[in-house]
Amino acid sequence: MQKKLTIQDIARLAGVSKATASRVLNGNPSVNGELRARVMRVVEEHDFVPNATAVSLAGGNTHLIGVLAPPLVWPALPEIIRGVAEYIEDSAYEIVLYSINFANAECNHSEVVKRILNLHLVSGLLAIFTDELLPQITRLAQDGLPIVLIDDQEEPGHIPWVGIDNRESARTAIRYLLELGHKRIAHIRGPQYYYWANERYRGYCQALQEAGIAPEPELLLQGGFEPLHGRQCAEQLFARERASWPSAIFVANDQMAYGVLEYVEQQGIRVPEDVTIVGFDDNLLSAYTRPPLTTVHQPFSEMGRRATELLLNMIDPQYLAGPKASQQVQASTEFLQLSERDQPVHLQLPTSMVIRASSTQASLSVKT
Amino acid sequence: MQKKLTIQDIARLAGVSKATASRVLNGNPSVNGELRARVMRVVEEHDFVPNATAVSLAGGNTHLIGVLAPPLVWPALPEIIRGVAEYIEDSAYEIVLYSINFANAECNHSEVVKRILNLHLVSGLLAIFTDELLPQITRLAQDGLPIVLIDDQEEPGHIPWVGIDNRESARTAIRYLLELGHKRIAHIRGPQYYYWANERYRGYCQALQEAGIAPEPELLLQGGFEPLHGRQCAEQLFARERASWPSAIFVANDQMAYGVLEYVEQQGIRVPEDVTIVGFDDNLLSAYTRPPLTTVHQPFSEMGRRATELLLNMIDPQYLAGPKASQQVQASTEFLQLSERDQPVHLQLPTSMVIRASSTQASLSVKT
DNA sequence: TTGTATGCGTTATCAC
DNA sequence: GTGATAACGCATACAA
Repeated sequence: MQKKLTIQDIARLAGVSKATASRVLNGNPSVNGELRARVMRVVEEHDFVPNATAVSLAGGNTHLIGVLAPPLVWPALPEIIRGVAEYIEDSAYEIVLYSINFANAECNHSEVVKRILNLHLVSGLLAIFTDELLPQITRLAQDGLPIVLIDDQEEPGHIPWVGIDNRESARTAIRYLLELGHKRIAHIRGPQYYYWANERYRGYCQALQEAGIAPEPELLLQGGFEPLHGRQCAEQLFARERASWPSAIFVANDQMAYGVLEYVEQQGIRVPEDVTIVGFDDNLLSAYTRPPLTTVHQPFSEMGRRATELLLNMIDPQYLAGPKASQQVQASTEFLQLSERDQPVHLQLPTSMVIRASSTQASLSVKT
Repeated sequence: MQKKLTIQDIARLAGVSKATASRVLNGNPSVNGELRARVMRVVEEHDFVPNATAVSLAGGNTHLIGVLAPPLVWPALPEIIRGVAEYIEDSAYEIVLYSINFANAECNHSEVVKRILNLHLVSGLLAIFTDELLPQITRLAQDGLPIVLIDDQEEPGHIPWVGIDNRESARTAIRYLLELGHKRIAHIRGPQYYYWANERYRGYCQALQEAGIAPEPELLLQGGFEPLHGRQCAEQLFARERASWPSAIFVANDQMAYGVLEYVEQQGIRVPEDVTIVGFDDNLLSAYTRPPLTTVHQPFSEMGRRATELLLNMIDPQYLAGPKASQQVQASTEFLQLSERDQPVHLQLPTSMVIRASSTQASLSVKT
């Protein structure tokens, strides 16, 4: 590999000390205009960029943020990371990807966390869908590592968190169905002990009650995550006599809704004529199911962006990226407001209903 | 952030010099067994891990590999990166993600490349689908940065490359259709100047000729990448009188095949009864289309794994990860064999035909 | 075999 | 304002 220039070389070529060269590179105002120009000329002439490793060691900030996440084949992840990458792109930071496969029981995932902490490689961590790792993440946070969480498996705690209002979003979805005239609305809920699942369930109940409808136990089914779970629940629902069928189903996530769609099509049950289906998440696929799925849109890439913004502000409150200066100030302010009130930072982003053919032929978009 | 222990502290606690402590940590055999044990005890007691930044600066290897890729919403990427991550997981390296959005014309992507080179942050680069950046990547390689390419947009050149045999794979696909008894096989090909598109086209022609069938110009359509392109080509194909319809279509990639499936379903043309569809890539979605798509499976995650293996061996030929020792040796050998013969390293992985309902009701898998 | 001393490329703290 | 010089935490050539 071609030997790279050091700041020493730049200094020599410009006829100054490396201290001065360093000052120029870091925009220190206390440098003579003429000297600054001279150094800058040499720098640009050679496309000089300071060695990242050395900067890290001396400056105490690696300008690296870790992104801890399950494999990217999880539906929402590419979107989230796109947001992260977009924000990082015009910052001075880079992304270190810690992709962790929970399905692989062989390896001890806590080793990964240990690596993150001990290596001191990253100056901050964005933890997405942490699953069983949350306790260790919490410990990292207590040790002082800046961490932002995108994960609504558990109720947000003291770690800065970016997400949505699951309950309110579910309530909006149900109210939409009520406005469509549905009375018998079933709910295939998510896993028992998951915060998001419980919240969406609560929103479902709340909306029904507000409409004077008592939630019927037989219209509530315990699902999970996957298409198969949705399919199984659908089998149960439609195994009964036709009169007791629901006219609409609110499925706790899109993945399960796919299973429902598959099953009802095979059974010749028409959507939305016989039954209306509404999902939650708005995965990229959901626009291409048959029929396309009406669902609650989660602003995944925006979540990634905002979480990154928050994280960079935690790592370095002084930090202002050029093109984003104003936004950064705003975010910083927002962040300070919350943390000054000694409240944990919880950023709740708005969701929106995406109306597709699984509920109607019309195509609208209703903001929450 | 909690003040971390340094190797100095460990040395003091173990009553040795930091040089010895360093030797123990790096498995240098020339250390007395008793001392080694003493140091190790202290190390484990404190969960000590050397500071990554300092190791990099002193050792000249950052143990970071860059992964340059388009946004992860590209269908094959999550799979490829899963392979990379799996291999990296039990290595001493980490992944730096350079996600680059070609669609965003605003920013100058060459800036990203400049960042990669100049910062000297990563010790190697895995470049996936480099699009317009290939010339700059090539320059990086010439400057001595270890680079492995996963990208068959252009014919593989002097940069180590991992991919598949597009021509042979296409040929196999067509032979499969011929065995099924098809005579009128159409081809929706990929973009004009793309290597993979040309190769797959050649494979198509070759297989036909071998069967004594002259490729008919009217059965060849110029497509692109996306579902819409596939759809448009399908429209053309089926706009003609029924007698001139193809009995099978070989679509150059799954994405376009989705568009074809969508169109024929809307037209009431049955698959596979009226027309058989075969794609290429085996994206994750392709098992869930209606009907599920028969296609050529690309071993994306394996490509990620092997590319990473190759890259680590280029960065550090001495490097042998514990659990992978044997494989590593093998890879290293393989790599040396090629490079010693002064041939550019091109690793061609086998593909396989995945038979699904778009071609038949039976479900088989035929290796290429 | 072990310890001492120097270098890695910066930033930051001093004097000047 | 500017230039020596000391960290930063580790690896390693060299001396012992």
